Amino acid sequence: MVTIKDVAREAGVSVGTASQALRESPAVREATRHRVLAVAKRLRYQPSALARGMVTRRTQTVGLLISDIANPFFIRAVRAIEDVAQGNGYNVILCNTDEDPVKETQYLRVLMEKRVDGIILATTAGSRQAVREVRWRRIPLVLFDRELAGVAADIVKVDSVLGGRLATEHLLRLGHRRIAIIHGPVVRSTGAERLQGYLAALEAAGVALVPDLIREGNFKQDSGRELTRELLRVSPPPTALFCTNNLMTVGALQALRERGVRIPADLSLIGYDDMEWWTLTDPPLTTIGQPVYELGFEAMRLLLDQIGAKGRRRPRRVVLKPELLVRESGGPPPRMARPNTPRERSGLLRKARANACDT
Amino acid sequence: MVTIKDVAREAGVSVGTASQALRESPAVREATRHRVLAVAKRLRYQPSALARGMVTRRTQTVGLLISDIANPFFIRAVRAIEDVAQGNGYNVILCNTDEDPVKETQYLRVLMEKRVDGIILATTAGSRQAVREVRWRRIPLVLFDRELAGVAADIVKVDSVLGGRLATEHLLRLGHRRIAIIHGPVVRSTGAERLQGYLAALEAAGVALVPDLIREGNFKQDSGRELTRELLRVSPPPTALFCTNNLMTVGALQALRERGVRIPADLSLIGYDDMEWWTLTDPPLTTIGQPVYELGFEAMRLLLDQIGAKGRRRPRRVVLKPELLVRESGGPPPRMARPNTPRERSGLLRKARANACDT
DNA sequence: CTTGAATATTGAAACGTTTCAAAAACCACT
DNA sequence: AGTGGTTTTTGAAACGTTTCAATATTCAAG
Repeated sequence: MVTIKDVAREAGVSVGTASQALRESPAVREATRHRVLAVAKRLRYQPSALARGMVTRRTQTVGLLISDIANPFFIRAVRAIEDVAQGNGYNVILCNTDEDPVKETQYLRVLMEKRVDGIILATTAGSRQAVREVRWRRIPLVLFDRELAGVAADIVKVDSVLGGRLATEHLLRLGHRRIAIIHGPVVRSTGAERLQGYLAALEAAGVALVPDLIREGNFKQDSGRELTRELLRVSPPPTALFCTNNLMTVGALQALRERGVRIPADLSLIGYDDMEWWTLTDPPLTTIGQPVYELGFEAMRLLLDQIGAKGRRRPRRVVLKPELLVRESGGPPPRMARPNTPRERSGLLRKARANACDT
Repeated sequence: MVTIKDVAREAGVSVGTASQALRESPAVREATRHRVLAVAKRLRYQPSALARGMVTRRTQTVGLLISDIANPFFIRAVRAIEDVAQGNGYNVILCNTDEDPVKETQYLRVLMEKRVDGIILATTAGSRQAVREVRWRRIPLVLFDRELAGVAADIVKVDSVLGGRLATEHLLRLGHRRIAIIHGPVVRSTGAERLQGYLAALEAAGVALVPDLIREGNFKQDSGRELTRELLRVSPPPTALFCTNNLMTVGALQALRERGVRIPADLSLIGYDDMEWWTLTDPPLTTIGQPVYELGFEAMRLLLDQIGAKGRRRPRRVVLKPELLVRESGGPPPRMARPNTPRERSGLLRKARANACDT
């Protein structure tokens, strides 16, 4: 392996000078610089980022932890993050945590050992200790998409309470009263917030809650399918279903199709996250769209900002707005739908509110 | 930043011993090891992977270059690669080349500087020089999905000639004779091979080629949409369309929908790459499925194998098989379709064969 | 020529590990 | 107490850069 020493020797200068010359420092004479560069090229010299990193304490590398890159929601964000990183001379180490706090913790440790310049984290909310450690070491950190109570750090997210409300209000406007929801884990801020939006909308409309129509999934496809099957067995069945993330929506769609439920004739469906191909489904799906690319974009900008900052700044929050994308999976409730019987409000609302950090 | 020196001092041992103790070497006494570990923990010591990398010449990091992570085809593979990497103690640096040879070349340089232990590359075929350099430095390399003529390296790919043939034969069996194809860039081995399969199938069936029905796209969505529009203007129009990757298929679907073309009544469509949600489109799409996860899995296995190998091995090839997934977007041609007029065979077949490396 | 300032180059420390030959400590036997 | 053999520990080199005070060189002006 040819090192800067070899280059220096061959060019007849000291190592210090060679280093300066290679990094275009103005302190070396034009002629010298040329000589060094020529030698470097001839020898196919390639600096070691490891050695450089030791001295400069910069690695030009950032870590990105998300639950699953195979989730279309994250992909666009990852793409944005990589774009911005690349544009600013950074590389991205990609880590799939699979919603597993243990994996998340391990990854965080490895990233710290690799001395990454910063970390973007879509936390599972189960690794608070490890995240605190990151903060303790003053490693730039941006929380992505999800809050982490008790950790003061920059965060970029979408207002999920609003998302939940938009979806629910849309269904209410269409005349639905028996609106089912498959929400995500309430320990995840996104899960809690969307549920909160749903509850708030119903409350505002004076529609009583039906605990049977409120189901907690895990943001994965299977749970969408399974819970939809369960919901179809409720009597009387819901006239509308609000599915709070993309994967669970796919699952729901599968279950509905398998039962021959017509959308929106028999049941109105509203999903979450916009995907290009949801205009191609049968029927095209009404959903809550999130500005995913911007989300990633902002996250990386914030991280770069932290990396460049002198001291400690006070944490910043970027909260983007979701929007309702009306297509064809929502319609008026079927005629035979009967108003539901009022019941005791469940403890869910309180629980959701407790977990959803204010936006 | 607390270093191993601090730990050693605090534990009352030499740096060498501390190092041994931390890495569980059997050469240190149990008692000593305990002491060191305790101190390390108390001091929140965290080894520097940079320093270690310098000495051991290993970084436990690999580079992954693909054209676009937002392409669902790559995602599953990325996921597989990350899974295997993670299971073996490696991290993955993700690089989007956007089918741009310049970006590809830059990324390769950076990865080499970062001293990654290996590289997985879905090449744009425009960076031969840079790839040669990787080989020259004896950096483990696995080509992914695409051949690179003139570079002897491990490769993992799918037999795309077969894929092209399967699709075309399926359409022929359904009775189609005017079969259009939107193929990818023939400089990309995948582009060339699928076209080659198409041509071979037609030839075997004795169906004359119609140059007007053969269009070269760029594997991106826009080109699928645009070229489909063009194809619909050909007179007489094709009765079937073979779209050779996922994104172009989405584009085609959009164009067909916008023109109100009924599938498969007016035109049969066959796509490439299987996506979960293609069972949910209207109609469910017949496609050529590729074993994407395995593809990524094998790529990483091969890379690990190279990393672990002593000397230079002779390059290995892993060629997986695609399969035809019959759903509902293919049917018999509409009655009014007229047999096409035989014409001179274009030079395309020759060109495709030249670029497609043997499988 | 000198001189003083400006410019260019050098040399060594520092970054934080691992590795390994050499030294030290320990142990069981005479 | 001495011996020889094990087991532990030490200390220093090596990994490949950057950085910066110190030194050397160049240059313009007197």
